[in-house]
Amino acid sequence: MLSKSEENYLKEIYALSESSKEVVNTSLLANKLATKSPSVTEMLKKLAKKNLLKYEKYKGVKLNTQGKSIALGIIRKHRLWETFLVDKLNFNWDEVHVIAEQLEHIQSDQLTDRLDEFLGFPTMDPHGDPIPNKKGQVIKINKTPLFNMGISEEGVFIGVKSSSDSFLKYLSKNNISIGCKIKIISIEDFDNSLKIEINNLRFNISKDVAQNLYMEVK
Amino acid sequence: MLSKSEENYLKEIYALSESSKEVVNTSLLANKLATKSPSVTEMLKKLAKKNLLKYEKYKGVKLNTQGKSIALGIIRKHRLWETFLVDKLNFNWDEVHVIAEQLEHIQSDQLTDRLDEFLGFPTMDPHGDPIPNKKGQVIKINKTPLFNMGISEEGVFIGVKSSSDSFLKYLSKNNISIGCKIKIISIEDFDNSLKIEINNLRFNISKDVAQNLYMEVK
DNA sequence: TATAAATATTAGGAAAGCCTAAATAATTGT
DNA sequence: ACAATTATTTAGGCTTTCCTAATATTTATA
Repeated sequence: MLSKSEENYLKEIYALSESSKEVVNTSLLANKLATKSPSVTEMLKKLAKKNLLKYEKYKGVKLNTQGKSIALGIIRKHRLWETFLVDKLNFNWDEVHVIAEQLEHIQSDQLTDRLDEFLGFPTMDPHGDPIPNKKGQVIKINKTPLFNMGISEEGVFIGVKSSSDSFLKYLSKNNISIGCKIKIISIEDFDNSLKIEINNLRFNISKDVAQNLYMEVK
Repeated sequence: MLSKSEENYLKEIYALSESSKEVVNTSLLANKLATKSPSVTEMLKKLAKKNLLKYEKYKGVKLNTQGKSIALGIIRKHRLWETFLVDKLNFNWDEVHVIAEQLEHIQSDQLTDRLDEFLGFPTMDPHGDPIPNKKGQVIKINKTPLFNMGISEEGVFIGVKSSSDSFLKYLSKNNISIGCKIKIISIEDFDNSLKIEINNLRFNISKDVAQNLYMEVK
């Protein structure tokens, strides 16, 4: 049985190796986990001894099969709980992350699986992130940042890249929610801001925002 | 913010002071918390310094208003989660305690209150124990152990004293569930075992069992 | 009531997870 | 290529929560 701290390390290593490079380095981890690098080094040694990852001094770290499977299990729980909070308890999608960070460490496979069933075996969480199934399999969706689409192209908003509080609040405020159709009207040369159309309503969003909206283009 | 360990101490002190005497002693606590007495002494000092209880060396411990309120909050969460697990996720009542011991430490008043609402503001958990409301108020039910009832008296089974795994399993096996009517037919002089009637079905239960069934007699 | 038994506390230490400061390795710029 | 910079690790300490062994207090008993 792993500690909460160990679980958080595995989860973060997994997330970083997915988003950036294969091999994760110490300082990035320290930064993400709001801790200092000596603590990271120490923990990496420990997790390596437990055979959950491959760690080479000064060379970074990479989860092995077992470590990855545990990380996926935690992510599965996190996203199922987020779904529960939004679907059943009527939380807003920008309120659930912090609570799910606690709930993801509850240890009971039976609970996880029954929650999954109770929610109707969802494949996406409220932020559009895929929920790994019981076997740790993740549905790979074909998503493009809105920013990569062309003028007059249209797509469906299916997920966010950043789940930061401020970004999610921004989206709520502007009525941009998962599932809505967005069309690019024009792109401003100067600052790369975009004019978009949602429900026949046109407005501008910054490049920053456009890079954090994942779209599905048919 | 209190640690999980601190919360467990408060919860256990509260439970013991309710069931047995006002003032709780060190070794009983150590026993219940599966720890050793020096650890208890140490923690009591700490909680006393935090002004959650009154502790006098060699004299035992007693929660003050604040400590009691925190304890009730944890019990509230525990029993709400148990209710959730049984009502919504279809767990059996003998499976939920261990999981609820984890869930009771999740820190989010908003979550607790929304869960409460989602469950329809229940007043009893699956074991017949009262669920404190948001203000920490507990409905006091008038319950008597079945063993204290007289011959040919009838009552409704409304809760258990012991929530031990083996006892709950025993009840399930014998179809004794919360809400069912039980009548005492006779009492055996020799071992104090009882012949009871449920749904026109008569069978024997031991004194031990009868002492752990809480009844409501009209 | 003096002493034995039971109970509680103190003393000192361990593991986990964090920290700062110092040392070492890797990378980068010229 | 090698000095300067940056990243990483080692060394040593701190806090929390637990432990065992030793000591002190209370309670029970002769």
